Amino acid sequence: MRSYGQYCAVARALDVVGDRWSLLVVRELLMRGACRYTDLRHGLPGIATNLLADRLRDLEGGGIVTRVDAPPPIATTLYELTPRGSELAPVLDALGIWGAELMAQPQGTDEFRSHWLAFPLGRLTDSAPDLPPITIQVRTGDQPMIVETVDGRVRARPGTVEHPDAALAGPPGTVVAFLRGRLDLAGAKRRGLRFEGNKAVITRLQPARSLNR
Amino acid sequence: MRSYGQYCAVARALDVVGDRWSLLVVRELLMRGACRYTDLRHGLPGIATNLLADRLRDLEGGGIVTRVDAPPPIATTLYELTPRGSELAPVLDALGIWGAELMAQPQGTDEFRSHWLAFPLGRLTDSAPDLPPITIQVRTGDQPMIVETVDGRVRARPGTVEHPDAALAGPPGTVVAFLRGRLDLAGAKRRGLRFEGNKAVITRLQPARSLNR
DNA sequence: CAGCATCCGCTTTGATACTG
DNA sequence: CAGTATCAAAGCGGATGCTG
Repeated sequence: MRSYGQYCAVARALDVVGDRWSLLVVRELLMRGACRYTDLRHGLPGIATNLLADRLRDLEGGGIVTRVDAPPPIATTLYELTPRGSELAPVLDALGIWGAELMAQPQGTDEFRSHWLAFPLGRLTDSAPDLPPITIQVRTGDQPMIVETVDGRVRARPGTVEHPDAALAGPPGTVVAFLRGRLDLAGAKRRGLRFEGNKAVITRLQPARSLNR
Repeated sequence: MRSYGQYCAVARALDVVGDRWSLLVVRELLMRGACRYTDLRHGLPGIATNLLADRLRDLEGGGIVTRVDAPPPIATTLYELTPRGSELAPVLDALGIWGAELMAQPQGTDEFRSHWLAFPLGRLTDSAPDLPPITIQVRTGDQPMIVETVDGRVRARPGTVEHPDAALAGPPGTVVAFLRGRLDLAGAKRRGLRFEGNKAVITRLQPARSLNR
């Protein structure tokens, strides 16, 4: 990216990560950890392959990403955030919180990937952390996800589980709105939610306090 | 900006403010409040005038900026953030904190505007808020600034004051590093700082705790 | 002068095809 | 799988011109 040429912290930050797609590459690596090139392409629907290669080079040059040659059985290069790259998490968080308002507009033709759930759901907390942890099976998007509470926090990770406390499926917007408490069960079902299991565990999930300023 | 077409809060946010210059326009309006077109141009050195007009249209369409027809004596249109636009402050904060690391590299040919001081200095707090407030006259960049403590917080605003507790001048990087406690007086003087007044008041300025995550 | 709009050369992006 | 190559279209930067 062409530098803004301004002696200002915001402008200098954007000199490094202000290019189109750059912050979304960081999003992928933050949410999924080390990724192969193909994984990144899959998590960034719409990106041209040459642009992904360009951005990875740029981000590597900017000290955000490192290339790791993974030994067998992976036997390919992995891309991973550097510590400096991981420090972008608050930027992505702030953008995600601001952009959450825009998720009310329906999905339309937008692409969706299940692992993107980690962002909105990671803002939730378990209001009863002393009770046994919750495990919820969520099926929306390209792969099944497990949403679970750990030490009062909520995590989402790919996978399936034998006997979840609840199992959800349906359109991503409905699933997220329901888990975040923005839709009650009846309203969510009207918007396509399929629900099985213990309704009470959902109410344990509560939005985290907002970022300070 | 062309939409990323992803049902993800970060991508949707970037659909609105991810264009080149967009977040810097927001920076200007956040730091200076309502601005005339010409003020924005001055605060955004390097922007092409048609691009500024474009961005203002885009941001208006995105609900970030409003156009206000100010009555005489101003008698021109002012641009101002909407409440929704002001909610971008945490995003700019996070970017500014991340980008602060990049300010160690010297200014070089980068442009500088005095009002950009509000960002790095706004992260400082007054460690002795019960003592009388501090007033510091700072001369660096295009206009004199007053740095003062109000209720334990530090503010920077344009202006001059009769009898400040201290008066500083020199290159912007040196002034900021000194005020943030990253350079001591001797080191700062070696890097071009000119200082008059009470050295003790500077030590009352302390970095705020970082954003939570 | 403030507030744009137009034009033009250049760079970046996006889509597709191709290669080790 | 992990990219590179190619090319048309869009976006950007700079200069300049127009209007109240």
